[in-house]
Amino acid sequence: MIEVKDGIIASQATVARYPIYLRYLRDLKKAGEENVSSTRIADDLKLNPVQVRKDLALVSSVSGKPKLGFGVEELTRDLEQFLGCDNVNDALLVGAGGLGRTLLGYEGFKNYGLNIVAAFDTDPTLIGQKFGGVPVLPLDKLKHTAESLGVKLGIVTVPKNAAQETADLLVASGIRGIWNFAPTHLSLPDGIAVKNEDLAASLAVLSKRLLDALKADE
Amino acid sequence: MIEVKDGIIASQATVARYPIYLRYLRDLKKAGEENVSSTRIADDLKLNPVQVRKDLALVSSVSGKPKLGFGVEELTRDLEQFLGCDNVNDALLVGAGGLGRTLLGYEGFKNYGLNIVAAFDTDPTLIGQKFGGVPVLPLDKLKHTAESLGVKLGIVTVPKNAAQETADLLVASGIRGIWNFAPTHLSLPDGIAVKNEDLAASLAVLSKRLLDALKADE
DNA sequence: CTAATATCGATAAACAATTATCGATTGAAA
DNA sequence: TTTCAATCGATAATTGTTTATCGATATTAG
Repeated sequence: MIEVKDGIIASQATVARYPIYLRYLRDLKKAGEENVSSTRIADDLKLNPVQVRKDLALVSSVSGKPKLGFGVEELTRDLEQFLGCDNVNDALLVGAGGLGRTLLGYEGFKNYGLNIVAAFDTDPTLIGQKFGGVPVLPLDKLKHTAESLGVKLGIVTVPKNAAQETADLLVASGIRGIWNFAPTHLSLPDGIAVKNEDLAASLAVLSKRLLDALKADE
Repeated sequence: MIEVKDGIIASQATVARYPIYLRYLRDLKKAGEENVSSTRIADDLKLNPVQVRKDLALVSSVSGKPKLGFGVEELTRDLEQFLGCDNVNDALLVGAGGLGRTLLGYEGFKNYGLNIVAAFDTDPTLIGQKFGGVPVLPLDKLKHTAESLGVKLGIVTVPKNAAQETADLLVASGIRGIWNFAPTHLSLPDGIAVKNEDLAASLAVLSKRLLDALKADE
């Protein structure tokens, strides 16, 4: 459970839906739509309309009108505010290998309030280079950088065997949230928020569902 | 809900935990451990021991022994079998940009039964090259390749605005499962399994949790 | 050999998430 | 103006997931 505001709490699954709503609403706005009903959102996003209304009611004061639906403009604004797209989150990235550089080059983060201020690596051939405008610094500068900038979020894109020590270093540098792309489980003290980006888990879910879908043919 | 075998079904969340167990057990085996208790697994992975036992009982016939726990070897074998690490899943990848190439170069997939047989792109400078041993072919070869090899799984790593048409092409080529890395929602017919790898959603969850953690300090 | 204890598996309870139902309200059409 | 249909918000029912409890069992220590 995650607190969203004023003691209101939402599940992790719910929170994960908000960026999806936001993306959808931004597209609608671009298409010139002014209103949208929960029914339509649910249809397009393959969700339940009641769930959509509940989700939206949690984070927005916008009240839908019968027969019309919700105002796209206001809803977008509330979602953006909730997701903190305005008050940007600074982050550090450790591991400027393939995946790290891909993330550094991903423009999309800006739309969701993430700002990677520096990357770190041990490879001397990478240090000094810039990717997506972000400089790669030597690993021993991490602690100082994190502390002086007050960065609280770290992204781990190092190989598996370096992941735990990287995480430890981040924690020792005052980082409180870790986005882990390394395929391993991190042991961390309480009070550190971790999100594992686990491709193996995703793949497992997909391939089991695929199996189901193929079975249904028979 | 996902059917796992013989009418036994498990939730998506449960299925997503299996690769985590597997990774953990493989590490244990490498460390020379022969037995492990549900209690210990739960401690290390921050789960509930009862949940661990339930999860394992669903996919494994291995029976744990009081005071000793489960045999690491047998449990690993059962998990591998369940996850289909032996009967490999062939896949096609569309979009050999930064993220696509990162995935092509990711060795880890082999450990989880994924085998990317070909990549496709429209960029003539990429066509003919190989990344991670996988050749990049022109997009108009996709349908023929998919059909002749009988591939059922497609990975979408194209830019947002090309994602829907890519997905349509995949479906038209007989693909039944899509792993979508493009930051957009795909409209697809029933019977197609989709897994969205949504970085924005992950980020939202993490940054809300981070906020909670920071609030708890005050 | 016996007692103590860690662990198991099964069942039950608590908790959380999703979906269905219903009266009220609004805008559009007859 | 009156009726109709779409939609809302709230509440209730359902479903699913996680956690707690309990008797049984096997290993270890005395």
